[in-house]
Amino acid sequence: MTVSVRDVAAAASVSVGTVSNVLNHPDRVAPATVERVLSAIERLGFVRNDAARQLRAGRSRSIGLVVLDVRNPFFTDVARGAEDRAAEEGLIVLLGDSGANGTREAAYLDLFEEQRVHGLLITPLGEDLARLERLRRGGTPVVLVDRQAPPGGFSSVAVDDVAGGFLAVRHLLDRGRRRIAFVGGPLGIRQVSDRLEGARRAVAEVPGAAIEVFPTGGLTVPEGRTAGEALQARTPVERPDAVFAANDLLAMGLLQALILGGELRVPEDMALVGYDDIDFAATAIVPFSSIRQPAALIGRTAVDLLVREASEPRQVVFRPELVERASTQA
Amino acid sequence: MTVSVRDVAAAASVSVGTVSNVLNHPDRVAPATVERVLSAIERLGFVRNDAARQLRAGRSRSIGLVVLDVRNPFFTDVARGAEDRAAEEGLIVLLGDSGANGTREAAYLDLFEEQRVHGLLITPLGEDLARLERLRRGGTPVVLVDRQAPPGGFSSVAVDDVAGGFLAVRHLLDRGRRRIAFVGGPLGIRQVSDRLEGARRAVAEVPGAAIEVFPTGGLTVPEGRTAGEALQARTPVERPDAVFAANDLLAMGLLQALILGGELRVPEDMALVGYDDIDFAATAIVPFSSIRQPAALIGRTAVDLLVREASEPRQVVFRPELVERASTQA
DNA sequence: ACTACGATTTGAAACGTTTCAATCCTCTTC
DNA sequence: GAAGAGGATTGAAACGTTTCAAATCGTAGT
Repeated sequence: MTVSVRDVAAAASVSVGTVSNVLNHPDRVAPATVERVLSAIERLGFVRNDAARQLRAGRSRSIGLVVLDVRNPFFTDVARGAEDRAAEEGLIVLLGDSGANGTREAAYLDLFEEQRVHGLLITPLGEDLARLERLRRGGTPVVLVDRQAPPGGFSSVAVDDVAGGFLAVRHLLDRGRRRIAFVGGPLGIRQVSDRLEGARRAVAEVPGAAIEVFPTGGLTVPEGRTAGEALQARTPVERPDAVFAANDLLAMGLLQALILGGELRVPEDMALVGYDDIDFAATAIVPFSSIRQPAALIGRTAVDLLVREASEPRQVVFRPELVERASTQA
Repeated sequence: MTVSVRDVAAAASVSVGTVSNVLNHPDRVAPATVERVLSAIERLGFVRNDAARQLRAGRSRSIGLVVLDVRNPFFTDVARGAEDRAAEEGLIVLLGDSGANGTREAAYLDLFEEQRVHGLLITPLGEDLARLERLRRGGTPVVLVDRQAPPGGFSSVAVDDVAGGFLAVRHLLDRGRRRIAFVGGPLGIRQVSDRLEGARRAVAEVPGAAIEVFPTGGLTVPEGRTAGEALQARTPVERPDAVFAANDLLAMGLLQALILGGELRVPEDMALVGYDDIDFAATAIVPFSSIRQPAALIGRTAVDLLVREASEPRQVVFRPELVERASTQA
C-alpha cells in the first residue's frame, strides 16, 4: 500500500542504506545518486514514516506542553512563544490542555510519556511533583512553566507572583482604596495563592487597610461573573471599594456583572486590577489595569531551558509589571 | 535503559505475546496471569513505546488539526470541541497553527503525513486542494473545517459565510446606515471573500446604499487598528457611517482606534458589526454586535464526520446568527 | 481410558527506518 | 604498476511492539 524506503531503493537501483543517507546525510552521497534517489522519491510519492524513525531514534522530535487552560489568551501566547523557539530547533510542540483538572493532566502525561517526547513543558496543577521527578530521572527533561522550582531541582521559568500580587494591591492602596477584595481560586493553584500572598503583604503595610477573599471555583469568565454578583449584592457600607482579580478572565466576568448586570461604576464605586494583561484588557468596556507577564517570552525561554537541560537545571524568574488603565484612575 | 515488553515478560515468566495480550486483549488471558503481568509492569515501571505500537499498527491514534490562528478565540473554541469529541473515540488532537501562512501550513501537512495521523481536520488557506486530495486518496480521511466543500468531494463542516455577511450588513442597513465599510483581508481567504459577497448582496437590495472595502493584511487586532486609523482620517462627509469587520479581532482593533485613539463615537458616528461572537465581544469597551458561529459544535462535528468518513463524505452547513449589542443601537 | 474441544500460551515474523562495519571503486603517489 | 587513501555504497542488525498460526494444557463427554 504505502511506499517504503525499500521501494524507493529498488526504483533508484540503490540500497536502502543509500536512500536513508540521501534523506539524512546527503553529503555522504554522490550528487548524481542523490539526484536519482530524489527523483524516485518524487515519482513514487514516498513519505517518511515517523513512527519507524522514532522507534529507531528512541526519542521523538516533539515536546509536550501542558497548560491549565487553552482558552486563556495568556497560555496561547506562551504556546506561541514556545512553538516559535521550538521550530528553530526543528522540534514541534504538542499542546495539551489540562483544564486545571488532575485527571486530564495525568492523561496527557501518560500520552506524552508513551510518545517518548523529547521533553516536557508543564504548568503543574498541584504540589505533587513526584510523577515529574520520575520522568526527569528517566531522562526526559522537564521544565516547569509559570511556576518557580526550588533550586537544584527542576528547571523552571516563572514570574514572581508574590511580587505581582503586591504590585496590584499596592497600586489600589495608592489610589486611596482601603477595602480590598481578592477574587480567585481554587487556592490550591500555586499562582493564585502566591498572588494572594503578595496582596496580603501590601495590605499589611498600610494601617486601616483590609482584604477579603472571594473564592472562585476556577479562573474563567463565568466564575468572575458569579463573584461579581456576590459583590454587587453587598450594601454600600459593607462593599469593598476595590477588587484584585487573580486573572484577566475573572476580571472580564467581574466587569460584566458590575457594569452590564448591575449599576456600579468602575472605577468610581469599585476600582479593578486584573492579572496577565491579555490583549482584550485594553479594549474592555472599562479598559482595566493589569499585571503584565511576558507570555511569549516565557514560552520561548522554557524551550530554551529544555534544550539546555542536558547540562544543568536553571531557574529563571521574570518580574511582572503594572499597566495602568481607566479602571484605577482617580 | 528503558524497560521493554521483553523485560516485563521475563519478570513475569511469560512470553512477550502474553504481555501484549494483557495490554490489548485482557479477556484472552487467564486472570491470574493478568495479575502477575500487571504487577511486573508496575514493579519495573514499564511504559509502552508508542512509536513501535504505531509502526506495527500502520496508523496513529492522533488526528491533526490545522487552524488559521490559535490566538483567535474562535479557533480555540473549535479545537476544544474537537478535543472533547476525539477523547470520546480514544483519539487525541494535535493542534497546528498555520498563522494564515502557506509555508507553515505545508510544514504541518508534511509533519502530520509523516506521523501517519488517523485523520486530518483543516481550515485550508487557499483554493488549492490538490495536496489534500492526494492525502485523501492515500487513505487519510480529511475534513474541511469552516469551509464548504463541493458535494462529492471532501467532507466538510462550515457555516454559511455568505449568509453571515448578508445578515451583518442587512442589520446595519435596517438601522438606517447607508455608507458601509467592509474591513477584512486578505481576500484570498475564503471566509473573508464569502462574507464580503454576502455584504454586497445586502447592499444591492437597498437603493442608495454603498459599500467600500478596506483591505487588511490579516485578521488580527493590530490590523484592525490600522484600518481604524484610516477610517478615522476621513472627513465626516466622506466617512462611512458603519463598519462590518470580517472577524471580531479586527473589530477589537477598530474599537481601539476609533474610541481610544480618536474621537469618534460608536454607534453614533459609526456603527459596528463583527464576526464570530467571541466571548470578549460582550465585554468590549462598546459591547458590539456580531455574527455568532457555533464554534465548539463545529469542532465536535468535524471529528464526527472524520470518524464516519470511511463510509461516505458528507457536507454539514450551520446557519450563522446575529447577536445585537450596543454598537448598533439606534 | 480416549477423543475432542476450548481456553491459554507461545514464539517468530513483520512493521519501516537508521546505523555501522564491511566492501567496492577510483584516483594518487611513489 | 603496486600500494594506499578515501569517497561511495552496501546489507544486515536493531529499535519495541502486535499479530497469528501453532503448540500446550485441562477437562468434559462417551
